[in-house]
Parts: sequence; C-alpha cells; structure tokens
Amino acid sequence: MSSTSSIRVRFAPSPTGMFHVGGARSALFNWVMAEQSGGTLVLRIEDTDASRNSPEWTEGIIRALAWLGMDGGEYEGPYFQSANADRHRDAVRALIDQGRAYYCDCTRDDVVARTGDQHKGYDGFCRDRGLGPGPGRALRFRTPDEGQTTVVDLLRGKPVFENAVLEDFVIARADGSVTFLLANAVDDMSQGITHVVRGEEHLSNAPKQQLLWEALGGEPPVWAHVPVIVNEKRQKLSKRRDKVALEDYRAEGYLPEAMRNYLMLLGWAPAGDREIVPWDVVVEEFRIEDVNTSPAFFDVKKLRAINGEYVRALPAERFAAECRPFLDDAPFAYDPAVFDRLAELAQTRVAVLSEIVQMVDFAFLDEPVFDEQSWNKAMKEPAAEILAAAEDAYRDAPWEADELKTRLEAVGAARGLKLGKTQAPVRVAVTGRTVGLPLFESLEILGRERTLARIAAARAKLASA
RNA sequence: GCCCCCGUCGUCUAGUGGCCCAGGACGCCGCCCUCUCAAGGCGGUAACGGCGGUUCGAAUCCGCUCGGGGGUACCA
Repeated sequence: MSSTSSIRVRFAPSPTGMFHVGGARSALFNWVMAEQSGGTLVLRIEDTDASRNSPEWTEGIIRALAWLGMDGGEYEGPYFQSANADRHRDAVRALIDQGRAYYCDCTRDDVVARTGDQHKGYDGFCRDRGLGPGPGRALRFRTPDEGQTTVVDLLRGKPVFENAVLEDFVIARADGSVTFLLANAVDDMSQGITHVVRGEEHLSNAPKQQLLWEALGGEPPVWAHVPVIVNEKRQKLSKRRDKVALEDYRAEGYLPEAMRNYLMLLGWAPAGDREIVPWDVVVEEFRIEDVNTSPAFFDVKKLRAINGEYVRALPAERFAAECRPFLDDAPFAYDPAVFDRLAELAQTRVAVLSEIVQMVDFAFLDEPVFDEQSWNKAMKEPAAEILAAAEDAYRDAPWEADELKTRLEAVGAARGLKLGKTQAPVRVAVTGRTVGLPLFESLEILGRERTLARIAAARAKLASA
C-alpha cells in the first residue's frame, strides 16, 4: 500500500445478532490496512433491514470492536446506513431515469413456478412489461445482456463474470426500502471507499455492485474477498450451530491480544517461524494480498494455546488484575491479598482466565469442593494412615512450605512411599482435587488451622465410610 | 442445475522451478524435570487429492479429473 494514496476501507456489519469471530476478522483486516497505509477505517452499521435489526446488536458491535482495540479513535463513524436514505433514493431515481431499473410484481413463488427451480434466480419476466410503480412492485436493476464484468480482487486475480448470467436483482423492495446490494454500493461510493475487504461469501455480489457503481458514474473500488472461516465440517461458521460469538470468548477469559493474534493467523503468517507477534508487527508486516485463499478452520485448541502464551507473558500484577472479574463472579468471597499470592502459582497453569476459579477456590471456600473422582482415586489405602501421620507432623511444624514438604516426605519415607504418592490424599483432603497448585505453598497460604481441620475432616469421612 | 472460489501434516501455515525424500506452530505420543497438574527442555508421529503434460529438474507452470466451499432471496 503506497503511503501517498489515501486509502479508505470500511467495516460494514449488520446489527442482526451477536458479533462473531468472522466479523471480527474482517474488522481486523480492514483496520490493519488503514493503519499501515495511514488511511482511514470507516465503521458503517448496515441497518436497512428494520425487521432484523436491534440497537443492542449495534452496541455489541461497538463494544466488541473496542475490546479488540478499536475504540472510537480508530475509525470514522459509526455511520448508520439508515441515515443515508435520501442518497439511496436519489440513486434509485437515477437508475430509473437511465432505464437501468424496472418495476416487477413477481412474487418468489411466481418465479419458482416458472423456472421450476428454487435456486435459479430471477427469470427476467417483467423486464419489458413497462410496469410503473405500485403496491407489491419491487424495483430491479437491469443487468447487461452481454459483455462481462471483471472484478479486480487483490486475493483472487480477476474473476470474470458473464453479464448474461447475472440476474436482474432487486434494488428496492415493494415498500420502497432499498436492499443491501444497492445501499452498500451507494454508501461505499459516497463515503469514498477505495478498497472493499470482506468475506468471500460476498464475492458473487461484487460484479452486481460493480455494475451499480458504473451505472452511477463511480470508479469501482479494489476488492479483496477473504476466505470464510469454517467449522470442523468445513462449512462456513454459523451463528446457529457454531460457537462464534466474540462475547462468549471474552467471557471465558480469552485476552483480546490473543484473539487478535489468532484471528490474523487464520490465512496469514508473519515471515519466519513466528506466530506470536505483537500488533505493531502485524501492522508493519501484514499484506492483504498474502492472505490465503482457502477457507480456514477456527481451531479453539490453537486459540487456547495462544491465549496461554499471552497469559503467561502477562506481568504478575496484571495477571492478577485480569483474573479479578472471574473471581468476582465466583460463588465465594475472596481476599485480594491472599489471591495475589496464589496467582503467582497459578499463572503458568491457566490458559483461559476463567480457569482461575477452580484453581484457587480451596483457599476461599469454607470447605473444599467434593470431587468424587478425585476422592476415590486418592483416598485408597494407606490414605487414612498417611492423613493421620500428616496431621501429627503438621500440628507443631513451622508453617513454611519447605518444612511442610520435608515433614510429609518423612511420613511417606517411613512407609516406603515417594512424595508423589504421599501427597495425594493430603491434596485431596485440603483442596478437594487431585490436581492443582503446588501443594506446600498452598498449605502455607491456607494456614495451619484450616489445613489441620480439613485433614481431620477427611479422616472422619474416611473412617465413617 | 447454473455462476464463482478453493485444494501442502488431523488443524493453522512456510514454500513462487533446484536450498524440500517439504520447515514451523497447535494437537497427539514418548522421554527429561518434578509433590499433582501445568510451564520448560528434548525427541517422535504426520502432508504436497489424483492423472497426464512442460522441464535436465515441479509442492511450485499447464491441462484434465476428483473433492470441498460460497452464491444463486423483495437477508446482509
């Protein structure tokens, strides 16, 4: 991207549902392009379908973009497509005057009845009927009968579409409202958009919109249709069947930096064997023309791994701070000072922030959770004996991790057991689980009184079983 | 059906005629470290969809074929 040309890109979501990862990736691609070229990113909310829009979705989009790093200062807008109705109407008027649009009273059923195919598109029935405006009449764009439309696409070369196979598509509904194809093109035109970067599902719209640009006297933009993101069955991610809401990932404790990094990796890679790269490196090195042209699978496992990298790289106090919202939602009250000590032990063990809760809950719950599997696994012979000995050994021990470890080691050694075996019943008695934070540091933080009480409780339970 | 796009390990990718009997990462497996689990270290598993060309030489170029996907709405 030359720095002299001032490019204008846009992200144009429709507020019809939860903001999803596919949209996030499109937004990111556009943002990077604007950043690296010194150009402008325009945010336009495409709210022309009143029946499916809702203000809450618009707020969700803006909130999600902010989470990803795009606050109001990163883009121009938001503009609302519904506010451009005058311009849309003018464009429609111009098309009618030019004879490029005509009225049509066919219903979907009429068309299907004639063509016998649910997916065949409009058959041009009303092309030359000379219908005027009226109830039940939509306005269609008359596509050229011959010639071809070549779409210049940064990722796909120059796909050529025969104009003859482009159907006469609807530009204004019977109620007068305009459709996506028209509104989107007119807004791009009037907002001076130079590069349209969007999902591949729009590729077949490009020739239609380009025809509109040309009919309206505009110089068509450069297109870049990025591949769709797919699920494990290699189908486009769907809000219905796949987990795609960005908000869900945020709520689980994925970091925006990690999500951003991962999303950029879908179809693109920095030079060299690098994957974890800070945003400014992405801005510097990303080239839209290098984006892969084949669909990419949204792999949560990989996202999780990358998130883990970012979590571990966090300064300790920031890690603790990021964890706090998850603890606030947990079913117990916690002492921040105690938590800070535990956080240090937990940081390498947490890949997704929400996991922090079960990592530290033992320290804040009155009694540890009861996990049957853990209990059954650890409380086998000679668990009762070990617990009894541990209780004795700890009763007057200096309350310090190393000392606690040494004493339990001795308990095990007396029975020919390694620490790995000996610690299991103590761990389950105190934390409820077989896996968790380093045990002796945990005990030190928990304190003598509660540790002994829990060991005693476990012994009692074991005895009564 | 028609139009368009796509095809390297299970996954995300590197690779633009020789550096590739294909590199990295995630996953998976094993070993080391180790109080559990992680983290970390080391090692392993595993791919150019197929067939024909072009070329001294092809993952890279061409053709065909097979496979996958997107679109085909008075949704966006």
